[in-house]
Amino acid sequence: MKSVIPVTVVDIKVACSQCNLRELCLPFGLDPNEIDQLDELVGSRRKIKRQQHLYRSGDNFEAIYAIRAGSFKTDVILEDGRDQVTGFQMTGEVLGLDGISTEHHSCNAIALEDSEVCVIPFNRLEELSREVESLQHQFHKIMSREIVRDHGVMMLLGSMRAEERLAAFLLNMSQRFTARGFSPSEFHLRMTRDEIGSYLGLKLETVSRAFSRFQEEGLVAVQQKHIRILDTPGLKRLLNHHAA
Amino acid sequence: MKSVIPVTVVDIKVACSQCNLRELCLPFGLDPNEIDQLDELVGSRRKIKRQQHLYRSGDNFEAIYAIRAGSFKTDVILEDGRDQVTGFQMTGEVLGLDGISTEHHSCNAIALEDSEVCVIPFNRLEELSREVESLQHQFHKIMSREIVRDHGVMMLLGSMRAEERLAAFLLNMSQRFTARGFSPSEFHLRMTRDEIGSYLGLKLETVSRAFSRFQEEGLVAVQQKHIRILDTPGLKRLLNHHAA
DNA sequence: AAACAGTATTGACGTGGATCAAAGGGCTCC
DNA sequence: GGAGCCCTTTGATCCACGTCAATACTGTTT
Repeated sequence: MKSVIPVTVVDIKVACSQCNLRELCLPFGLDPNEIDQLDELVGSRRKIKRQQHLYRSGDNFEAIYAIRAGSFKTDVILEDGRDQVTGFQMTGEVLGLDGISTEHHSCNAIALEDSEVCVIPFNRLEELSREVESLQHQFHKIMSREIVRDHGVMMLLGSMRAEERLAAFLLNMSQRFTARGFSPSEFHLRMTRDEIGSYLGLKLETVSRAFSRFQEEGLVAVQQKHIRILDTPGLKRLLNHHAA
Repeated sequence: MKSVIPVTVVDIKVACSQCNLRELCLPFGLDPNEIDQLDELVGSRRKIKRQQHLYRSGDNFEAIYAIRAGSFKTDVILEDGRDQVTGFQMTGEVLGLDGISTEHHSCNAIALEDSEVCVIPFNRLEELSREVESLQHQFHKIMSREIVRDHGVMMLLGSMRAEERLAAFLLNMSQRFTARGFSPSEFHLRMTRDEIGSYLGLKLETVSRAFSRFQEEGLVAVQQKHIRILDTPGLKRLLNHHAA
């Protein structure tokens, strides 16, 4: 898999103003002059290899991270060893917001593939967002969006059946790939069935069976991690027409 | 029930600086001078009767709300009618953060008893938090805390059994009552079994049975909505010693 | 004080997803 | 390019919780 990832030349500083993710990321809504100020703040970039931690639960919180390339999962681990994936993050999305509240991270962030993040020192971000109104507002929107997303996951975990959960997951992935200029109907999942299951509150076998069922019904074509969505309206119908 | 709520004299302006909730609320960490500035911003107070909405999903977002008296639930409703309680909020906690991301609220906030909130116009809050560093930071902490809380709920919904969920819920309520100067072991729940069930991803019958089981085992004394916790360590044991 | 409606408890039974188990396939790493 | 391991699929069985149903309680209304 490593060989599929195009090599990024780190030495060349890729400024926010040049970044093709700026419409999805923190710079959204800033004017060119403001983006330059943000650029100065984004001190460094960090490469994280597949399966490595960007941060761990308990680590001191110092920065938030914008994903420049690759993807991550976040998870929470209980004392007795049980763990739960709380989210999957793609390029342009921000990681680390959980750490603000206690100055320590409360979850783990792990790369699903070789990845790269922009490090945004948090005290400097607060400083700049006191000066730049649009940055302040965009940051608040990003935090709020995370809260809204979490509510959606609660809905999913609390009141949907297994196949509904998987349908919602696939539609969500499709929508996020689309926003990044990729195909809405064909994509490659970077996480395992076990990780999907953990996120959806299901066992990996149940996820696998649901995929098989979707395939039988002609909703998707599944080949391991390659997904082709054949019937988007069909998947949406699964979600809304709850036969209860 | 209405008659139990002490009458609050609205005409007397209760400033943040005088409010006994300030340690739990937005003013936390501000110096007296800064609190005065916050006071000017908190334009008005609003009384919400039991079962009434503070805001509805879809409403324009203009302000966040700090609970001065009473308590609320928030819920999300799907097109097909299914709904899910996403949280219960007590005095000093902040409502409405979900609205920042799209300028529209994405959930409903409903009073569980006759309640009162402080209305904090959001654009003015952003304005002031550009000037007052400690306010900015406290606000960010509050948003982050909500994200961390949501992750805990995901953990609960995704990987705990019914009795573990209820134990976690009771311990959480106990801890929050304690923080407000009430008894850690004896309190009155303002929500129904159905609402608890919705929050915990369980049916009301399952909640009721779990309560009965806890009672049989001497963990709690339950009398309708009156709860007396008899064995806190026992409840905690239920959570951590997962017999899987 | 009686009547009501909403809330709670408890029992009997059904089922969706978990668990246990085994085999096959595809990555990854050397 | 091959060996090993992790990941995935599929089947058989089990059980926790949901569903359906009946009864009882509590606080509110009149």
